[in-house]
Amino acid sequence: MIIPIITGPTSSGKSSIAYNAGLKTNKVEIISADAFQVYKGLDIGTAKVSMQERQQVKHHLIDIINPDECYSAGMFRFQAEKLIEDILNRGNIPVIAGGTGLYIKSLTEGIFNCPDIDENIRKDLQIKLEKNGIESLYNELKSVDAEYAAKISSNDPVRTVRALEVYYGLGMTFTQAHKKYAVKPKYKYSIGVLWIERSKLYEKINERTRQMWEMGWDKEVETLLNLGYNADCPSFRAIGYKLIADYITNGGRSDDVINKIAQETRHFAKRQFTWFRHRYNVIMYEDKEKLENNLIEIINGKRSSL
RNA sequence: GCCCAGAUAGCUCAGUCGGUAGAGCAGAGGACUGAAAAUCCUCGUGUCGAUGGUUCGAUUCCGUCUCUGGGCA
Repeated sequence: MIIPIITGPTSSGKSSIAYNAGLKTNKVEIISADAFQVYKGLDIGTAKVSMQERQQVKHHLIDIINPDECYSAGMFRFQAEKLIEDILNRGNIPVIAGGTGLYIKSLTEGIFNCPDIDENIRKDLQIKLEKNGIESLYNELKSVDAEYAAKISSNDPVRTVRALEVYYGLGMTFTQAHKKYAVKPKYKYSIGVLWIERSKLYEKINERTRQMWEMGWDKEVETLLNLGYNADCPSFRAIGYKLIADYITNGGRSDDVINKIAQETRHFAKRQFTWFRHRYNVIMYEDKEKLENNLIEIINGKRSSL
C-alpha cells in the first residue's frame, strides 16, 4: 500500500482535500503533518480543522501537547509511523496532510534515529551562545565537525547548537551520528503538492489573515497568556503569536499587526515553494479537484499513486 | 495670487562640499537530518520632476516651469 501525502503552501486549501476524501470514502484517518497544530489552544492561528470536522473524519496529531512543551521532527516520525501501522491494522487508510516539509521528509526520506539527549546540554550551549556569540560557537563546531560546519552558515545559531548538542550528547560528530543512526523509510509514499500561482496565494493569505483576526485571534492569545504561557514557549514560534502577545501587552494598531502577520505568512509560503519545488519525487497539482479525485481513487484501491 | 518645503529604485527616504547614487521595506532566488510557521545565505541602473544657464563636467549650484504638501491672503 502506498500512503498518500497531501501537502502544499499555507492557505492553499490542502486540508480540505484530505477531509473531503475522508468524508466521501468513510475509511480514512488523517495524520496531520503540521508543527503547530500539535499544540492545544492554538486554534485560529494554526487554521485547525473544526471539532465537528474532526468528529466526522478522524484526525491524528492535533492537540496532543501543551503550548510550553517541545515537539520535533523525530517525535513526529515515530508517532506517525506508529499511527500508520495502527490505522492499517484497523483496515482504514492513512492520509498524511500538512505543510511542514521537514516532517514529511522525516517519513519519506527518513531522519536519523537520534537517541535522547540530555536537554541541559542544549541549555548550556544556549547560554554559551548568548555569552560568547555565534562566531565562537561556530568555531567550536568547526573544530569538532568541519564537514558539517562547512555545510551550514557561520551565522546559523539553530544548526550550530543542534550539531554541538549531538556531539556532546552522543560523543560523536553530527556527521557520524547521521551515518550510525540512519534509518530507511518504513512505508512507501506518494506526495501530491497543491500548487497555486504565487500572486493568488498571496491574496488568499492577506484575506485569510484578516479573517483569522476577525475570528478573535487576539482573544485566543490573551487566553494563552492568562494561562501563564508566554512568548518564550515553543508554540509561540508559530507566526502571529509573538506579534499578538506584544500587541496585547504593549498596545499598537491592529492593522499594523495584521499586515505584519500577513507579511510573515507570505515569506513563509515563499520558503515552502522553495522546499517543495526542489523535491523531485512530488507531483504538483494546480487543479484541486483533480488532486482530490486522485486521492479518492487511491483510497478505493483504483490507483497506485498520485 | 504670495511665501515656505518637497519632487531620487514598486513604497518611505538618505546622499552626492559639482565627477551619473544607496539604505530600510516590498519583491525575487536559494539552503535546510530531531527548534522547521524555526533558522540561515544571495540579489538594488534608477530619464536623481521638466527645461534653460554657469561649468571640462550638473541629479547636486542658479533661473524658469509643472506637480504635491503646508502657511498667508
